[in-house]
Amino acid sequence: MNIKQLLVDKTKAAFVKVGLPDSTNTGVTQSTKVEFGDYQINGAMAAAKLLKTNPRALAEQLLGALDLTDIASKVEIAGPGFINVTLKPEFIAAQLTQAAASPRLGVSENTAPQTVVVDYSAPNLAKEMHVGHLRSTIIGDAVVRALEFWGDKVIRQNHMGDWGTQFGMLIAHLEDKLAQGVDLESVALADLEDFYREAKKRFDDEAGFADKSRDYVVKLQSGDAHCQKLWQLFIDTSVKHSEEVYRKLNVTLGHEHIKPESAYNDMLAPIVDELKAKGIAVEDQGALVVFLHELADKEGNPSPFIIQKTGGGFLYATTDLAACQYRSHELAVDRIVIFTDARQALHFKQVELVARKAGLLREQTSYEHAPFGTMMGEDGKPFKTRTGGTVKLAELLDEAVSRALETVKAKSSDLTDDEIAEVARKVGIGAVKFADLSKNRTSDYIFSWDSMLSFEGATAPYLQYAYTRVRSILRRAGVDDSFQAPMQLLESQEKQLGLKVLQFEETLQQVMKDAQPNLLCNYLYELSGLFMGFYEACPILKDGIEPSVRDSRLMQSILVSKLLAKGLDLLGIDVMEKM
RNA sequence: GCACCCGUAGCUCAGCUGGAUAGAGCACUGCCCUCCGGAGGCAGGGGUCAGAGGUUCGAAUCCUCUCGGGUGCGCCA
Repeated sequence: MNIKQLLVDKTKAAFVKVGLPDSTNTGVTQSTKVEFGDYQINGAMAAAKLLKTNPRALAEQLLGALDLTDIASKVEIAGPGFINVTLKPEFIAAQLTQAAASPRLGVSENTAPQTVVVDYSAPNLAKEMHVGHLRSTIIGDAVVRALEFWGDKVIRQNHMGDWGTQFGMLIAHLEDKLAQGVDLESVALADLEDFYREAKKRFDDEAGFADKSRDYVVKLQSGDAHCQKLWQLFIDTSVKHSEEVYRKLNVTLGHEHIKPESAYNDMLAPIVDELKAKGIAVEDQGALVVFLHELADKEGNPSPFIIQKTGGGFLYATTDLAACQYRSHELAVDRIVIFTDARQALHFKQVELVARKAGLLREQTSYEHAPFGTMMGEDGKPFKTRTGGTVKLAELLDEAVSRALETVKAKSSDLTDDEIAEVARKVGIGAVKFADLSKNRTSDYIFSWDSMLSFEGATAPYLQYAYTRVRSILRRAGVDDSFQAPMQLLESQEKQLGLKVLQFEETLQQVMKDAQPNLLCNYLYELSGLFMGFYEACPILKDGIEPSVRDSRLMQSILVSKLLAKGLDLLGIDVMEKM
């Protein structure tokens, strides 16, 4: 059930009745304050401005044309022309009853499913995954889960960096190691980070090594069998490492979703030729460049976008263009969403412009870069280890779990050691993910163990705790999820909670549209808060509660528990029966 | 130099297509355990929404400028 959409439709009908065009913005939103009812219609004031009439008078007219019988118990005009709508408790109760019986928790059917490529995680296989990969991985995964729950067809693409310049360096170093008789698995690739550092040091310091590295890149990219074999060993090991991290993180990315840079290799030369033939790209200082006048500065200097290096090498720009063609034409998707660092914003703007010019992106394919900010340490500078190194993601997650273990041990009484370990895993990983997902995607955020693991306020453990509390009531009542009873909303807390339950779909839509899981985090936190209030004010199993009231409240509790579990699941966070 | 992002309570952050008296959490102060799980609830103090103009019935939100912070800008990804 999408109440907002229902009100938008009703309001639109009323607008048309009073002679306004169908396209008029209705301005329907959830009310900002309880005194203003449940929803407010703000469109009358803007419409009055266009018509140059009195907003209050227009609101009166609209009120006459607006048919909210069976939906609203009160519709009134306030201030300069707000229309405040208070919903009938019976209407909310009826919708809740439907939601309780629905496997989609009341979310309406997706009548126009889209096909969407979601490009996320994309670690560089030359190195171990570090904290910089966390955001792309979990934000992308949350959006993917939301889209799939809604019913869109999602094609996950893990655009792994396996083809860049550093690989020449790594292969050269690996070859030397092997020549020294070093065992591949146990030494050379045991720690990707160390290996990369050694190779980089040689690249910077050792005479001749840099040239050798560059030769290896060319050999690799031109299909030299020996190079490819070494490269493959490297890739396999690195992929295995990434997949371990995905398992730890509870992320849905699997082997089948890997679509690395090298996959586009054969498409690069033809695309470059085509751009050149069409005159979109021109030679400049030895390189092949597209000059973008759309992104010119004040003096009219166009923004340059290099698609082929001097000497013929391709760049990530070329690969991204190829990805456009593959996704928009071969996969024929409606939408492409790419989760990367905000620093690449200009790059993706350029890619889209060039791809559109060249027809690599069909008009009907939307191309969306979903940027995110940097994770900072508590000093406000990019998050590093004490010694200034990058923080490995696997180690960060292990620390989260071990920190959670301490707290869970201290707070839990009737759990076995195994159960405690399991709860700690879910709480620790959940805490890291929620702390990140709950922040606005586009801004930088400060990573703090203390605030995410204090388990108070807007944190994963708070939500997990709310869930266990509901489940505890249901256990005690001896009801399961199939329990059915008529709903009645007596107390204001019951109505507020019920309304929030029904607003899940509105939140879900916004999360998918803007690729912003933080809205779902906010929603779940508000839902939990309202449940806690309901729980305090509306006794369920206490003596003297009418059976019909108790049953209705049990229904409400079941819905909340399902919603919490589903909502957290969409964020990739597990719940547990006890903690 | 040019472009993009950001500046909201002591701290961390919300604030949706412009809406009514700018909201949470942490920290601080004071209440609530004859309880259905206190990892909780209730109440309170705390703000020049960086600053200045502008657009209008109405601006944290849109436009311009200034200050402050970050990032990017021809052969890395």
